[in-house]
Amino acid sequence: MHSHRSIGRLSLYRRLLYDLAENGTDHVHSHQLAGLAEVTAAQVRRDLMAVGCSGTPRRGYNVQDLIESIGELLDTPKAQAAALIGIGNLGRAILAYFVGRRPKLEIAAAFDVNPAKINRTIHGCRCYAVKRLVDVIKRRGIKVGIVAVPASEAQRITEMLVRGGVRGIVNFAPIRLHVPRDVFVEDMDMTMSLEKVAYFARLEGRK
Amino acid sequence: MHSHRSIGRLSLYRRLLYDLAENGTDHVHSHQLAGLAEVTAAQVRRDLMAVGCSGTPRRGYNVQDLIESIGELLDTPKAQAAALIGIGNLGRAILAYFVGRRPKLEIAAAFDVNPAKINRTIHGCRCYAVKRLVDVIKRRGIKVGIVAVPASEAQRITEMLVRGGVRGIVNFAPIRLHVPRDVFVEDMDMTMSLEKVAYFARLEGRK
DNA sequence: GCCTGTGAAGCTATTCACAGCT
DNA sequence: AGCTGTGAATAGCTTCACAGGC
Repeated sequence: MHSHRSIGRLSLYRRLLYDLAENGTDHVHSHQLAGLAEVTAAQVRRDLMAVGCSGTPRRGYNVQDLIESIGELLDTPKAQAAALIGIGNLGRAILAYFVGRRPKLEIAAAFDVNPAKINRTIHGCRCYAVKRLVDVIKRRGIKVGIVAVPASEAQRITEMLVRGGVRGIVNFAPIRLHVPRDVFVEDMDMTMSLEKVAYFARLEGRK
Repeated sequence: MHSHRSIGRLSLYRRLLYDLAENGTDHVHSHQLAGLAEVTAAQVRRDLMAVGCSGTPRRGYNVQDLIESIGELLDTPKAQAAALIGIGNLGRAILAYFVGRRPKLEIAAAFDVNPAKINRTIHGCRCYAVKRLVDVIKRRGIKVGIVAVPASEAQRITEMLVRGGVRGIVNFAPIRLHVPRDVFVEDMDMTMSLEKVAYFARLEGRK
């Protein structure tokens, strides 16, 4: 029903809608949202159709209604917890980034092998030893993992996450993780992105 | 000719091939590379066809030849320089991540508004004040920018990058940048990824 | 026999274009 | 008059399937 891509865009629309709501906007047209999101108006309308939220011709879509409808789709009824593995430079950046950002989705536990980081609290997040990973996420029912460890460790950590019952992973390691087919992986591969951008940056004046 | 997606995969294949070469592997079959990259063998063959590198039935592809052919496509003859804007948690993580990683593609200059960070050298990278951004990237001919500033600053920084002649941007800010059509933007939107993973993580046992 | 290279088929995602509403 | 909702058309990407080579 909801495609990979459209879910991503809905997440984006919601953030744009929060901004609009803050500025006191109460209605928005598909072409306005499209402009903000850098997609076409038809795309916006199709995506919004999928959340079962309809606008009125002339006035457009009600901002609050949209936020609520998208929330019903993207959010769980009660808050969802994620585990972060790897509290290096990148891990700390991710923690700082998400702390208090989404009420329905928070990083509830962090893991590292470095004893100096264990049993501390960073950005309000409790840190554990990696060897307790499987136990802790099982006990706390954590279903989402964020892998921010070096490439050499990433597959081993992934297997621990899967053993602990995780069903979705955001992967920052520059390799492809091997997981059972029912575990969803989203890669955030900086190396790939930078090389891709470098490639397209030198293909002059097209498109 | 070369699609957005296939360029990304070629970057991945190359890294996998480096690993294979290090382990002394000299030939590889499409299905082996496919297994490592988590794609189909047909996909690998099609991508490799695009770089004009052919394998031999029975023995597969020569690892060194492939690395070289992919390099000819992805790399510029002389090294390409990138500018990083924002030396916070995330910026430092990105610097640490790329330092000395790719010989043909390096972060050559970093920018921040915080005076404490200016005129220092972090991970071998010179730091400048943001107000010098346009000048410095123009003078040094930098064509790739990495945006790692807060969302509220990202569009302003982007406009400076474009004014400075940048043609490709990796964007870590959780908004969509507005750029002229001939500037390529790759979004690394952590919020989107995490929400997407959280969504698919709770759709049990499918696919 | 097993692998590559590739035309053709199949799928998925996006855009077009217009009927219907206000 | 201008916007939404949506069937139909298009474009883009992936897989199938098999001919050709070793």
